[in-house]
Amino acid sequence: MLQLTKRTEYGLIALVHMVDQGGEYTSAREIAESYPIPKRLLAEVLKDLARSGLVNSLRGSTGGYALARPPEQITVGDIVSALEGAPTLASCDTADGNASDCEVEPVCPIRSPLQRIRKGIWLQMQRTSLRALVTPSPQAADLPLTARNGPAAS
Amino acid sequence: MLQLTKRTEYGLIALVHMVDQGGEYTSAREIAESYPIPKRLLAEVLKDLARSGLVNSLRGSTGGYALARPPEQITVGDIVSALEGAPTLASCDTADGNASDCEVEPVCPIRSPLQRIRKGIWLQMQRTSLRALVTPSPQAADLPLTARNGPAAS
DNA sequence: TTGAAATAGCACTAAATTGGTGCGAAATAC
DNA sequence: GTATTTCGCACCAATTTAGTGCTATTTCAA
Ligand code: SF4
Ligand code: SF4
Repeated sequence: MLQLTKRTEYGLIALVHMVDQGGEYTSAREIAESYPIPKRLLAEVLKDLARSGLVNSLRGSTGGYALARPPEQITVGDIVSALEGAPTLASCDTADGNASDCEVEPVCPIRSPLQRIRKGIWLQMQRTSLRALVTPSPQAADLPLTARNGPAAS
Repeated sequence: MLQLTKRTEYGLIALVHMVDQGGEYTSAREIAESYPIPKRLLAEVLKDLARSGLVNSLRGSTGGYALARPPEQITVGDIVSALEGAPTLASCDTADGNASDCEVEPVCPIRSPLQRIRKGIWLQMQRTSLRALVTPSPQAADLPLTARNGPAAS
């Protein structure tokens, strides 16, 4: 239904929280205590974020997680991509140019237009940085589509 | 996973097919025979489209469906909205300004930024007309964001 | 050295969503 | 009257998602 997963939301919240903590390593427990979200699930999400390289992790009693890059260099697209995969809109466009298994594909009249929409969504996620999430400057995210075409995948 | 449902895809395909048929009423069977998609499910989708007023329906042996409005006045947003609901991104923003049941909401740091992204997605769907789907003019869908702000809900 | 606290890994169950079908009724053209 | 069609609603199956269990490994600190 065109909605982010809870996992992704939890990840976004956690990362925003980390920005507030500066460069300090923050444990999963500490984050989970700040919001009414299941601690165990958040832990799983944080592991995914660590596996994808968005955050660094430290084990042991004083361990935790911290951003691997400054918040200006982490985009919503990065996070979504790490936790639930980049938006596809249709199961045929794999965002990395792979084969699909859709039977309709050979005669599908909506494939290419859908891809254009997907690209727009992706662009929008890529131009919204984690910094923009924590300090919501209204004009920052309303730049024209042509500006700031970053290293957008695909 | 941020993907349209099959229902929506089938609906889009059906509507594009109808555009090709001009103003003629086209039966569910006829459409289903043009693409390898389950006839029965397509019929269900067409019913939904009729219920939502996007297409007119005619019963009886020569019946079928036809667009209720010219393809320029039907947007992808309309279709998505009719078949799976408007994009929400998060379960809290209901696109019609209603209450949510998310426990995190009172302390959620990502709500407002997510809404901005959702609005952008919605806008993009609203400015892509059914006409643009059937005749993919590359520049047609890349109009500046400010243009063609239709009767966009929310 | 011992133990508490933390991440890592992976499997697993339960809920929700989606894909797809069954079946009978009502309309319409021939 | 019969064939063809939409209509309405319920239903099951597959997939995806939410959330949990459990154990191992690392690290700090007493
Ligand atoms: S080929 Fe067409 S029907 Fe198949 S997944 Fe892509 S858009 Fe959807
Ligand atoms: S309030 Fe925050 S956590 Fe809850 S649904 Fe909205 S965005 Fe997600």
